[in-house]
Amino acid sequence: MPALKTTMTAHEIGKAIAKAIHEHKVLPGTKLGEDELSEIYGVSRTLVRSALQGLSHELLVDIQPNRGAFVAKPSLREAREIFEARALLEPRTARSAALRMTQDAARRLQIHIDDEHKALAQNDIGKALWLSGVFHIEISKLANQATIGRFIESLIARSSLIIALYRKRDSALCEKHAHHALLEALSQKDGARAEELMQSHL
Amino acid sequence: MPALKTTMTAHEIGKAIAKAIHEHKVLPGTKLGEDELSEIYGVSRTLVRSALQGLSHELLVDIQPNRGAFVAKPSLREAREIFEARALLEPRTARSAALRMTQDAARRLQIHIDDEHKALAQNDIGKALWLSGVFHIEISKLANQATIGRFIESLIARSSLIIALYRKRDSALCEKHAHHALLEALSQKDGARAEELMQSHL
DNA sequence: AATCATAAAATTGTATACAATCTTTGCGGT
DNA sequence: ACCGCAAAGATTGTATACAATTTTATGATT
Repeated sequence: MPALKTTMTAHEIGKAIAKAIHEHKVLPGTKLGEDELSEIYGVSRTLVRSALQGLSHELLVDIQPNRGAFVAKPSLREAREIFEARALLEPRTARSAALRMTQDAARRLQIHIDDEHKALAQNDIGKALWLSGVFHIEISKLANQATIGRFIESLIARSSLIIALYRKRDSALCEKHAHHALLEALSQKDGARAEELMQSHL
Repeated sequence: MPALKTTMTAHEIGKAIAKAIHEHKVLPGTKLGEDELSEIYGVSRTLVRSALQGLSHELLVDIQPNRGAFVAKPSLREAREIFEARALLEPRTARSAALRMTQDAARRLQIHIDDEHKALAQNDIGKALWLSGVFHIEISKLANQATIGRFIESLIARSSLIIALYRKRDSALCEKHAHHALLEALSQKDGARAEELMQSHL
């Protein structure tokens, strides 16, 4: 755990709330009361509001005027759009990432895969699901295209919500090898194969 | 001009500031002081801060801790990324838009083109440039893909900054016919041609 | 005159106080 | 019992007050 600082910044609070959402600690539709959060994080409502507004910009929470903030509940239509967008952006990004691959990056990605397996072993499905998302984000960062990378990050963040809402069964397990294969292709700087794997992965 | 309401919401203030940025009334790097803005819009700093934080999320303004908010100054690298991303997203979106084209939409787009010419006639280059951007945004909205549409909108908004920073000469005039041709292709529901025109346009 | 240290002013960051709005509760009528 | 309505309570929205930080101005020293 990180050292406890005297006070938290709005960004940190936002991150903390986002993490809770990603790990399915709070489910879509949950009300995020300002007083409640300000108590939890030991700050005034000012910072909580700032954090919530930030999250609403990322479409992770839905702020209803005069009614409060709720964990977003993407519609089926939005869900489809999000995965269409991912299918459009991520394969191409994986290809770029392959070309810029380094030893160090490969090691970092391997650690992510390990963490994911660890979480799965502890039956922490929520965390495993999110770490799986982080793996994708890391790849997009490697592509060295910050702009598209941010888009992908935002899409993956929302994917977390969609999985929480629409997942029928444990569809996470089948990805186990997919990520490993992807890492393989990336390590070999095989852009075409990385693109192809990502395409079928989504 | 819209009727003056007793008080403005944070969103409206953000929109107003964004408009000023888009129309090059305030140039990249300009400091946006909180007191200054709260005077202008007749609200407390609370709302101004909220608005500025929103704009910083869209990367239109850069908030430097304890130093204030400045109109963003995208680097050359960011500029390239933004136009690469547009080249990736917009042609495909134009194709989708063509398939969903209606009489009404065609009329609306024509009005936008007219407005653009009008602004140009009045030598209001800033406004013409922004209206040109709005034209692209309208097309992306027709595609009925809110997710990607938002990405495109954000990219176009930032393009405004890039033009303000890096434009050498009047490169806007050459677009005059491009938009007309694009509208033509869309009206005929010729997706392939719309995609192609958009591709070369960017 | 130039430079650094220091103090004053201005600006941003955070918390609190008050206003506006929504939600719940309890009562009276049908 | 079941609605409808009104008052109380709780929650969000906005403004103001105070704290922390940066910027500017001042003056002493070399």
